Amino acid sequence: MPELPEVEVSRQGLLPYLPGHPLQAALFRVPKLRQPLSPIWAEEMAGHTLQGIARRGKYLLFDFDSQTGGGWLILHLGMSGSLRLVAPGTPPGKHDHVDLVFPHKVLRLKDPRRFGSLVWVRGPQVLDHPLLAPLGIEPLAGEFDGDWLFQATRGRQQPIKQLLMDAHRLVGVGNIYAAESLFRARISPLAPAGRLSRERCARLAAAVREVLAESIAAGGSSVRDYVHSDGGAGSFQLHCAVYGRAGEPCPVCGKPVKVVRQGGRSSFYCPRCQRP
DNA sequence: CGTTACCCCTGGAGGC
DNA sequence: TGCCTCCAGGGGTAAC
Repeated sequence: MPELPEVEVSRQGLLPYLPGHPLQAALFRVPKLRQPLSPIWAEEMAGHTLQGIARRGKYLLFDFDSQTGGGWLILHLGMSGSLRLVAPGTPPGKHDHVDLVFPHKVLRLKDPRRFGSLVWVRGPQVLDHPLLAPLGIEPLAGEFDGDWLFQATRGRQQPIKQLLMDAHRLVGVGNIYAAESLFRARISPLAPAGRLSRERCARLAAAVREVLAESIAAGGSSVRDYVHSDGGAGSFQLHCAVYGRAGEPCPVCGKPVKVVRQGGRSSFYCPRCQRP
């Protein structure tokens, strides 16, 4: 479910409710997600006040008094994770694996596939954690533009879609938004990255930023519903032009959308509009 | 160093 | 109705 827009919308949805409140308890109902969930973490976290929620790529970073003796809770939603705010005492449903209990609200993590990550890091530093340190640049920050993309692709024969999705270069662009960005930029996902012109790199970088920003904006308008309702990410998702639409007509030219496998993932594109 | 294969899991869709 | 296969928005690690 979650790509960068969903993670950012979740963050924005939590901000009005959680920072400033003390954590009463952390409940782990499964022994592990991607990593083991240590009961010691729950002990160390309890009693600390949430000072803020940051985001790095698709990771949410919960600041529990990190500068004054506490630490950071790193959360990644994986493929199927979602967050909800529920009233204290609400019984957990299936796959509700983690609760962060505040006095007025419970932040509940549901993750059927358990591909999510939850890690507690003591102390003030978090960005140097092994999960975060190797991450590439943020697509919505100033550093990411056509010039950056042009430089990053020089000498690379890797297909552009796979480079876009490489979190060690650029964070936050997953399978859906890679497909939609490439469609908007009229570039084939199969195009060798190093052969893209400066102009096409500029077009693609702009498309990535537009697609992500539009999706966040669309979600932002229904943020309250998102974290308070059934938590179904995707309800606010960008309307897809090509993703998941194999065989359907391209919205621009009408030619059927094609699907190919790249790096084990499905790539959807219009063979007429999107050129190598 | 670059690229691929596999793995972690559950659930939904579709074929038979 | 059941059983089977395939697929799914991610990413870390090992192997070539």
